[in-house]
Amino acid sequence: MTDTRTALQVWLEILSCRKRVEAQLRGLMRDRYDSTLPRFDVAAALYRHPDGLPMSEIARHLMVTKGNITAIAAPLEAEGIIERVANTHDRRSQIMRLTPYGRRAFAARARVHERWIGELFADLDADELATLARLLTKLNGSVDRATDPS
Amino acid sequence: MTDTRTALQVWLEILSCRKRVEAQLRGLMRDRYDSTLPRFDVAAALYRHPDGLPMSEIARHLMVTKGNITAIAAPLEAEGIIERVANTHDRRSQIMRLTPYGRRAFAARARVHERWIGELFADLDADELATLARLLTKLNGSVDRATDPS
DNA sequence: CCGATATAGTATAAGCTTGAACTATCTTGA
DNA sequence: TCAAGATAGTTCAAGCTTATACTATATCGG
Repeated sequence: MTDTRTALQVWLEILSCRKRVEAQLRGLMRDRYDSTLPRFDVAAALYRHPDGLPMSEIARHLMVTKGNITAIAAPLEAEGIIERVANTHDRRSQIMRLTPYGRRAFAARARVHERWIGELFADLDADELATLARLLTKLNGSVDRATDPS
Repeated sequence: MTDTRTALQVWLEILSCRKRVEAQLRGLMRDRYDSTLPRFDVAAALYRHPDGLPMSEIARHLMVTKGNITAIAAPLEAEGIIERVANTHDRRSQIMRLTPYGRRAFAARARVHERWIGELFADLDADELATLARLLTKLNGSVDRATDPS
C-alpha cells in the first residue's frame, strides 16, 4: 500500500502544473498563430508520421475519441495545415497528413513551443528534469497497469 | 539554459498522466455519483473553508474564470451540495458554501477518490512519491516565476 | 460464401472552459 | 464629495471533449 497522502499531493501538483503551462501555451497559439493547442497536438502527431495517419490512429496516439479528431480536422483543414486522402486499403478510412505548408508552419510553431517550455521549466537543472522524466514515466506505467486489465 | 529536450519530455509525461488519471476519476464520479470532476473540485475547495467562500475566491483557488464557477454552481446547487448566501459586507458578492448534506457527500467521495489515486500510483514507493512531490512543487514555482512578472 | 462481429469515421447532445462584454457595487484619491 | 477605476457575478459565443448512436465497410469463423 502506498502513501495515499503523498500520492494525492503529487496528483494536485500535476493538475496545477498542467493548468498553468497550458494557459501559457494556449495564449501563445492564440496570439501568435490564431490557432489552438489541440490543433497543435494533432499536427505534432502527424509531423512524426510523414506518410500520414488514419484518423483513429491519431485518436489513439493522443488518447482522445475519434469524434474529437473529426471535430479538430475541420479547422485544421481550413487553416491549410492538413489534408485528408482516401485509404486505398480500406474504404472506411481516410489518411490525414500535413500539407507542405502545414509541415513548415508546424516546425516553426514547435520551435517556439519548445523554447517556451524551456523557459517555464528553467528553475530545474538537468538532473532534476531527468529525475522528473524518469519518475513520471514510471508513474504513467503504474496508471497503465492499474487501468488496463490486460 | 535548461535542457529543453528533457523539459519537453517532462511536459508530455505530465499531459499523459493527467489525461489517464482524469479519465479514471471522471468515470468514478459519473458512474458512482452521477456527478463530474469539476463539481468535485469546487466542493473540495469549499470543504476546506467551512464558512464558505465568495465565488471569485473559488475561481482564484481553482485557477479558472469566474464565469466557470457560475456555470458549475447551478448543477451543484441542484445536487443539493452547495448553497449561496448573501455577503453582508459586499452586495455584489455571494458566499458559496457546502450544505450539511454536501459536506457528508463530499467527505465520502473524497475518501473513494483518494483511494483510487493511491491504487493508480501504487507502483511508486514512498521515496519516489516524495521526490515527485518535491520536484513538481519546484516546477510549479518555476512556472510561476516565469509567468508572474511580479 | 456468409453471417456475426469488429472497426472507421461522422453526428449529436451535454458539459466544461475561456475570453469578452456587461451591470451593479465598492473603493480610492483629488 | 464624487468621479474614476476596480471588482463581483452573470451572460454569451466559440471551442474542446466525451459518450453514444449510427452508417459503411472489413474481417473472421464455419
